[in-house]
Amino acid sequence: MSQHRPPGAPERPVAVPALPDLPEATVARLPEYLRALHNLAENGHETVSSEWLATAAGVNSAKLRKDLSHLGSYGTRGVGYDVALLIDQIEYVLGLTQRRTVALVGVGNLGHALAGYDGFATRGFRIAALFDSDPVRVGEEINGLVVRHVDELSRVATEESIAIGVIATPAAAAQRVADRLVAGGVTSILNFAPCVLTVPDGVDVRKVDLAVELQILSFHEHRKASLTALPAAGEAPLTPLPGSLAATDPQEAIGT
Amino acid sequence: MSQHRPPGAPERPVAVPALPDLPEATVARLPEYLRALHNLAENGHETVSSEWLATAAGVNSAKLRKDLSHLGSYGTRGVGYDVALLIDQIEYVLGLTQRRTVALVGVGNLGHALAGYDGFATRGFRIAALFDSDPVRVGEEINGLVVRHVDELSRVATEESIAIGVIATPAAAAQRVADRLVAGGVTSILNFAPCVLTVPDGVDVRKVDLAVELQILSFHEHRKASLTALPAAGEAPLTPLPGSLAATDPQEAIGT
DNA sequence: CGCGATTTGTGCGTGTCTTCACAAGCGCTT
DNA sequence: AAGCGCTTGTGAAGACACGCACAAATCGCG
Repeated sequence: MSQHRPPGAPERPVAVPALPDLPEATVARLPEYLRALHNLAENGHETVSSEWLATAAGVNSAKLRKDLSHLGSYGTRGVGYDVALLIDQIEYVLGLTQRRTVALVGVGNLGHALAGYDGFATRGFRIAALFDSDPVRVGEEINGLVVRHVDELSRVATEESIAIGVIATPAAAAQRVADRLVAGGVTSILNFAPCVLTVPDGVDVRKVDLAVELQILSFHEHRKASLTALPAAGEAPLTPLPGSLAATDPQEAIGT
Repeated sequence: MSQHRPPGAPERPVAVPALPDLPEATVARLPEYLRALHNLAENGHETVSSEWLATAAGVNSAKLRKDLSHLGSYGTRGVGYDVALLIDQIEYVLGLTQRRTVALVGVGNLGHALAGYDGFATRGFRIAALFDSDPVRVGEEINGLVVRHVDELSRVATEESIAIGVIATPAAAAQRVADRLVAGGVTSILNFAPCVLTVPDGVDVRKVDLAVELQILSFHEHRKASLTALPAAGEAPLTPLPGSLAATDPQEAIGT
């Protein structure tokens, strides 16, 4: 993990105390709070109560307060939180005060969509390079960026100080791509390929698998169906399901 | 199927036991085990030890055993797990024995990619209908499916017994789409729009926000940078940070 | 038939996350 | 200035998840 932060660009050298080590669960929620706060700011709100912000972010208000308390107290009792201040705080903690460059590898079906997804740019990330191994795709221009061959990956990643690599290749290619990203100094990887990546210590990998999400939902569908099929049998079923008419699930198949 | 296990009576070994309520964390890992198992099956393996399967899935072996024990014991001590049997078990528990139909709403940048993503079909999900509100997109054919207008959503969802709705619209439209899905009897929603959905009890929502993933990675980048920048801040930094290469060593740190 | 090698299943200690409940603090009003 | 209503911040308890370590079970072999 070679830290290739250019020494000439120090981050916010002042104000904020040393970066606290937040619970992982808190970190995962901060972006959600941030999004809700931006909505509030656009609507002209200057302060917000924990109750309000919590519902906007879809969480319990006590949890929200505890989360925010981890970054130092920036609320005013009896009033709430200053929206603008809180935005600054969260953006600082998340490291969004400096725009991070992203390299996207694999410009297939999904990669193409990611390259054109404007949600990245609007939230502080700049896709700086695209890569693919297919010679047909190399050279193609997407959103003003030319697709380069994956052989250049390590070199370009180093040159452009890529902070985050996004892998949108087939599973078979993902590990090789990850190795090249690491070799290029990248220490954060977002993996869309359905496989487990092996990386050195100090490199963070997050995995997003769309089919996995569907499978988790499928489990809950299955469970709900089996609950309605077996009414009370010693165990109290949860709620009587208010509007569960629908008749979506005729009978759950049992065989293979 | 409405049989409930009578106390004392032995379970039918062939018929599947009553659906256990698994810990949520376990459910989230089962798809990963399933993927690894399919890989093993393709390579001709008939049994697998917990150690092997655990590394293939990127988890601790004790955790894997405990997860599997929740679905009833299907391993043989001294030998391991029967790959085919375990696949059947997990697929049953996840409700994948019956193919679930998916409706995809929003055929923009991301939605287009999802419609063409073959990872869904290969893992038991069939996209049965596409919807959009843009009249220009309505009528377009993608992968053999014609995009319908979102006004038809509720009706079609009911008619086609849609099990899962996928929302890939802008945030502003997502809640309206969710309402229509619910009205059409859909009880599971996968939401790609960056907003919180409000749904009745009994409806499950999972959210995937690509920008959030990047922001979480950004936090860790920030933390890593501040650690190397401020070596002595009262806390001892983790490892002395070995050289950047050392490509393949499975001492991996699981990023989740 | 018994023994050793192997691997599962799980009890238990530990740590993390969540939630409740309430004291402390702030501003507004009188 | 004092009181009051409102909201934050947090201690404590409960719920959940994790991983170790070991007993129980199974197979293969002599």
